[in-house]
Amino acid sequence: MTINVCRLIVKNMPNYGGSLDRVFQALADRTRRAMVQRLIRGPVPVSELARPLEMSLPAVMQHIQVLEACGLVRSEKIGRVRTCRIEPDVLRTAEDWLAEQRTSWERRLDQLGDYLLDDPGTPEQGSL
Amino acid sequence: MTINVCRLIVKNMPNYGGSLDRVFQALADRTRRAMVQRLIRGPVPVSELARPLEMSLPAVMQHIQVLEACGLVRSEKIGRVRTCRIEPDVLRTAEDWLAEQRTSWERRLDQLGDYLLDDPGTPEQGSL
DNA sequence: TCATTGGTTAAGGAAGTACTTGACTATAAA
DNA sequence: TTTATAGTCAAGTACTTCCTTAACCAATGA
Repeated sequence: MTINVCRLIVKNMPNYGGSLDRVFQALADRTRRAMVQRLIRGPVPVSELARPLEMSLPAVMQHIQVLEACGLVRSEKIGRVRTCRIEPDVLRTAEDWLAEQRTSWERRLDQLGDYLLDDPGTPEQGSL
Repeated sequence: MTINVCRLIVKNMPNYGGSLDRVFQALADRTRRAMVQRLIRGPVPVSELARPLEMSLPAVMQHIQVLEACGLVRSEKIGRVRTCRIEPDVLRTAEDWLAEQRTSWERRLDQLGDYLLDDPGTPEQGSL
């Protein structure tokens, strides 16, 4: 019997694979987060992605490669311009992991609250 | 005028500071994510946190220091045992950033859908 | 008191990251 | 055809990360 919480299958949780390593690693960099934020608004050629960033083009390309390696971004070259677009599923993988931790935490708090309400003396009381 | 989405204030978004760097960096490591997952279930002394991990104690301590440095974990030493506990707010900071990106993405998709529905010929049609 | 347990400090090393510059290729525009 | 644009490749460097071992300290417990 499996329990579904939104898009999150609870039974046999893992399956995040080593990919979480790379996604969080990718998001751990200011520049790359800025790129993600830009790409969320729509596909962008490399040169425009580079414009607001104070670094060389090769550096920008390396960031893009990191984003592509973890599946956060896909890109396609047409003529001489390479256009990048975001892949929102992977973003959601990271969000799901965090949500999972939070819900575990909240569930535990609830159980703890119940326990503290039940146990110490005062056996029959209106809940709350 | 500000719009509130859950606990997420949309106007003047940033404010995540450089802390996101450190949080995502901390979560980019398998071992540290395992620690977080363990700590979600309740406070744990260092030695127990270390037990399932195949590495030296100093290594474990260094991971704990990373988690403390970004505010994900607090610890307190009583007698000779140091007990670690999770700090869920920081976890939520990361989750919020990701949720923000996802909602931006979804909003854009909606607008794009509306645009595609309105624009091409067929001006007055039942929506859908 | 002495040994054990639980943790800490310091130093070092292998591997990885985030850049750089310089040389190069392919497309597009003049 | 020439020149500019957009991107790519390679190599090198400073810095960081993740781990190790060895020596150490301070609270317990026998």
